[in-house]
Amino acid sequence: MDYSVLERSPLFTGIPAKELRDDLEAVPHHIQCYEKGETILLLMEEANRIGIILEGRAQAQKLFPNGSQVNVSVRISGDMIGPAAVFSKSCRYPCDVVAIEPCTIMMFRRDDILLLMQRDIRILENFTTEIASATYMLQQRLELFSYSGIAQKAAFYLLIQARQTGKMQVQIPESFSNWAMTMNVSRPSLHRELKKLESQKIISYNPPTIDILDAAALQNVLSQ
Amino acid sequence: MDYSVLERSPLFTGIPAKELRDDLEAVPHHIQCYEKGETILLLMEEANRIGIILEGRAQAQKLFPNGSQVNVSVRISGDMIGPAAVFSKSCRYPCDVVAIEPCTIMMFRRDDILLLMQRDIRILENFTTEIASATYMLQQRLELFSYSGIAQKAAFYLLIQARQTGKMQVQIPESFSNWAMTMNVSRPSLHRELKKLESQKIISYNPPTIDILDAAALQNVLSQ
DNA sequence: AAAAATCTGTATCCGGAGATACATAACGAA
DNA sequence: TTCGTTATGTATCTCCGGATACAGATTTTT
Repeated sequence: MDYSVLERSPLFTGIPAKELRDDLEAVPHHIQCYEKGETILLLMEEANRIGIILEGRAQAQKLFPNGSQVNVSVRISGDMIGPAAVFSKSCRYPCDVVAIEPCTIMMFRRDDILLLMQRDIRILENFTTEIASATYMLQQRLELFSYSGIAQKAAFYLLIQARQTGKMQVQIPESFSNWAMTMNVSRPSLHRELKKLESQKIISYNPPTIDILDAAALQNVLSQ
Repeated sequence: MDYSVLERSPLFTGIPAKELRDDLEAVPHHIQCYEKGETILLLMEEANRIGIILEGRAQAQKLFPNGSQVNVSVRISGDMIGPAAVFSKSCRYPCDVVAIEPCTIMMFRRDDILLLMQRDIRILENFTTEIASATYMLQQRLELFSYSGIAQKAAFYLLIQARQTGKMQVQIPESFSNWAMTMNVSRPSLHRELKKLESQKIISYNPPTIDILDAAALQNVLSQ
């Protein structure tokens, strides 16, 4: 069993491998594998499990009655899935979590996570920090969705990304279509607007990356 | 000092008044008053304070460079403001929190909240539950925003509200304009669509309440 | 009570974004 | 390689929703 992923995971960060091993031996859990495309957590299902991704990537997504789809966030190796739902009052998963690559997940039942948190206060702290950060991410998401124009949404996305990475070169996540889905806009429209921004020399679109040529101008786009 | 609000507040629920009194005497905090319209927490400010509303109501809101405004949520007496931001990695408030009525707020500094949580594990649990529920609310908000049509947004809002209260009669929050802002649509457009739904005998619009006449039909609106 | 400010109902106009369609390109599997 | 599938680039059309304007209505202020 490889503990390096766990040691670096948000939930167990700061916990020496030795102690971590003891914790995991004392607390029931099991490993589960999912193929690409398989649903790991199902919308509205009773939220009684928390997962930690050991391998692969998964995506939280919402499907709509009319067939469209919105991506909420991509979770990578080390990330937790479903932590907030389990402790929320509703106790239901608020969206599907689907494997976008073959995934290996370490699953804990709700009560066992509680056990884990009682054993080590640091795990509880990490857990709290993690949901708190998820809230922040969702707030940011809401802000993105609040912009009515596509150019504004793209600009906001790019500026956030650039700020977080410190680079003026932004990678398009996953695929272009996927990106459109995370911004809740149609793919052709997004493409049209990017080309428009490119023609204004504000960005340069070289899939799968985008270069911000004029950050100030991009910032200005937000106020239009 | 009236402890009844605190006893019923999400953070202190389940804690006997006597213990609560001890906790509060041991942990520094102060009371602060805000007039209607005053900003309690400022966007992007360093998140080092958590508030509990003792009296009045406040609103989390986002202002945009172009002048428009989106309301995130209304916090009432007993609610916490700013809990997630304080423990998120960014450590910044993700939006403004503004008093929509004269407010009395009990303020804790970040470190003092930690103290409080160390004194009583139940407070820590309550705190975690609270942020978890906030996450759920945000997810729901994101879902609302994801619907592209105004009729869909309204239908989603009404159905959620009806489900939560168990009544087919939904109160419009605050004011009509305010409602439009929480759904991120323009007021005239929202009005137009509500009238349309009324003409289809799906709802009945009697400000400041809306009656759902045909829940099944309203549900169907979502898939259009 | 008068005046000011705010909130509501409603019409008109216009731009922008979605839907659709299709050609090309990249990718995967047989 | 070749075929089938899936992603991308791009044009065209349509319509939904935002902006604006303004007249009542309601609330607040002085």
